[in-house]
Amino acid sequence: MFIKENLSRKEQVYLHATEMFKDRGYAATSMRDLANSLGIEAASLYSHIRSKEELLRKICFDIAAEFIGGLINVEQKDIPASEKLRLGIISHTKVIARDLASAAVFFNEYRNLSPAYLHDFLLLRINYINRFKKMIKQGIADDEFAEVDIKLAVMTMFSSLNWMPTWYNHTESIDQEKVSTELAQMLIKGLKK
Amino acid sequence: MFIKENLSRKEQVYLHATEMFKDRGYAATSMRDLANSLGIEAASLYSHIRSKEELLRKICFDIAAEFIGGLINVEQKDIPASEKLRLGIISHTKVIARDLASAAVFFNEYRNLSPAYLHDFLLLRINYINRFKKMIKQGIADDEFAEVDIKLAVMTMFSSLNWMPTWYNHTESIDQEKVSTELAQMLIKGLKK
DNA sequence: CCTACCGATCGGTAGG
DNA sequence: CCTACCGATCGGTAGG
Repeated sequence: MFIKENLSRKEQVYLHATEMFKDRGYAATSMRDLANSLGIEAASLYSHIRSKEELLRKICFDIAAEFIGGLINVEQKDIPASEKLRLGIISHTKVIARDLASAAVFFNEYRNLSPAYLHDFLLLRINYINRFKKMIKQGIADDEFAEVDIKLAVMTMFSSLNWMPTWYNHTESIDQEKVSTELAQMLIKGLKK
Repeated sequence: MFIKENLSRKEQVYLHATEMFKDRGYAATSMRDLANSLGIEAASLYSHIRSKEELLRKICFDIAAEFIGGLINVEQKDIPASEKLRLGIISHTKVIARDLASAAVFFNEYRNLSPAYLHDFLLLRINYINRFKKMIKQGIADDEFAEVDIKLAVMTMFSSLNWMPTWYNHTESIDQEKVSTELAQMLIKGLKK
């Protein structure tokens, strides 16, 4: 990875750490690897951060906050359930597309958090999922959606969205706006009666 | 994990390794952890296996073979593209459901393979994906499916399927047959015109 | 399957 | 930001 000149050293550390955790996994990335990618010694990292886990923690909880923040905006609107779900999906994909590497770490590396933080993380996640479940339930109650299994539906939806960082590439043909809208459309069509 | 008495020691080693790689990740699972779960010393593992990576390799490539084998059966049938895709999805989910832990390792831990094996693995995977892409293309050409972006469609599909091991639980309410058919139905409905 | 190890590498600290 | 380390742990081997 190249080093961006306009970032503080601490920001550079986070940027490189996120990219490396995504590519190799948290456990398989050593602090020496990380230091090396920045052209410094491993010991020097500790004048910018407290520990390796601090890196993971910040990446995971910052993205969690973005997901929740985006959803709150959508929930307040007075619109049909299917439309709410569509906007919820778009909000979710936008958070992912804005920072693919952090999202990938969020989805795949959170289990490396120490028990106390892992606990908090899982609570945030279950809360977020439940709010999507609520939208789908509402859609079924209002006769907009077919009588699908709620858990299956919401998990299918999140699966489609959360695997995005592993295949979506900013430089490629499909642009982010199109991915968001097509994905939302395809998933909602799958739920409709 | 409990130890099943009717399995050979080698099979027990693989069973425990698969479960632990799934839960903690390959890099975060030490051979001492693995030995401990079997009630033996780490050094004793090496009378059953050659190396840690051999475990990962066998898990990943065995599942790859199952995926490909299942698809070949479907491809030979003379049926419409949408039906072929439906059976392809069902075959895929059945491989996953038959061994959730191995499938999870296949999807999330393959990147820990050493370069030479990683290369072969990625070739198998791209080949498999391309065969699904072909079915979707055929469906569009035959006017069965809407003019979706092929890459987006196939990635959405695999995402939905491949995240299954992380949320599907054999002991739970939804049975495997229902998951397979509902999932296939939802995804294909999302593609239709 | 065990004891007794091996060299390498890990995350991190002290002190400048 | 560096040099010089620390104790702990890693995957794995020798020899029984």
